[in-house]
Amino acid sequence: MEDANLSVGYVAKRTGVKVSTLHFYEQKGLIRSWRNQGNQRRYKRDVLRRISVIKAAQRLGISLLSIHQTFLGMPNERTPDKKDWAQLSKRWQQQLDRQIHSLTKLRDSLDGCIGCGCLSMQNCPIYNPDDVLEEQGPGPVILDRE
Amino acid sequence: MEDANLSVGYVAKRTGVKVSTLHFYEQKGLIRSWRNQGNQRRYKRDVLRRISVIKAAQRLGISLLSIHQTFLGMPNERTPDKKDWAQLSKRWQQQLDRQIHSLTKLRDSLDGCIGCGCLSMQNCPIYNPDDVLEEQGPGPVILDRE
DNA sequence: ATAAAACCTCACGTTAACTTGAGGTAAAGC
DNA sequence: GCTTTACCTCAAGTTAACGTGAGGTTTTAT
Repeated sequence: MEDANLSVGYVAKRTGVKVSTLHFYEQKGLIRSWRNQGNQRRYKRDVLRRISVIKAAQRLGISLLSIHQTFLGMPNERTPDKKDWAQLSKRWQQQLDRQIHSLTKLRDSLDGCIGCGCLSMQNCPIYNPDDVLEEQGPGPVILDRE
Repeated sequence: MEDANLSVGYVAKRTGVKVSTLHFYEQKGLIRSWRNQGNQRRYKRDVLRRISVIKAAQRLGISLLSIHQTFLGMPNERTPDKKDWAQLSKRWQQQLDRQIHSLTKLRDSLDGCIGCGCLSMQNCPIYNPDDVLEEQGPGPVILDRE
């Protein structure tokens, strides 16, 4: 009963993502389905959780690729349980911690940095940060969408 | 002397960005230049500061579009001074504050959220955050690049 | 004076995470 | 039984922020 076969439309409605997104996720190996007689996708109920985890992770800024990697470390056949998800939670939480730390340092540097005239390519602590952000590469971190 | 004409190659070397990036920024209206006899770009020295500010802002996760908007509010003809840059600094710092606040709430929600089994589309505080992140839209915030 | 380095424009390529559309099949409602 | 939804595949389009390469000109160095 719990593994009832859900249609793609139902899953889309329940999770708030588009059908095309589900196709896309499947193609990327993030979710799985089987087909019914008429070649239509059917899902196990745990796909809902899976998708919500994907969405949660995306909110944390984790890429689909990275999510996929993480999922690979999870039980492939067995439906993942609380403990499995909790591990992901912990991992991503640590990443958040680092992110917060970096941004805080950045904010504190910013205080007076541009204003004080130090903003040159050579020695500005913002342009040349010495903390975690460096390791993360020059990736964008969206703050606003004006 | 201070407004000496700098070549695109020099500016590229000094700022660490590629020549094509400077072309791109100019096309986007982020920087300006004039041409010499042979149709080659020349820059005022303050383009260096401008580019470092762009790069700093990008580290903060601000999009070029948003940077452009912000630049529009700056003195167009007069070379911007410390005070002008300091205003930008303040503005972006406030955005950082909000970002940090959001991430902190997110991290705290995450603590136990997935593990406790509440992660459903309807009531998970991560999937349905009630704070600033909501306003920011469903934008990615890159954490890692595995 | 000539070769090498720097510069120019313009068009197309790149990545992520999707969305849209065309052309056709299956399932559901009445 | 017929029509409307729902679903299928596959190709191509979208956005941001550039990078790449071709084909040609200008500057600089020797």
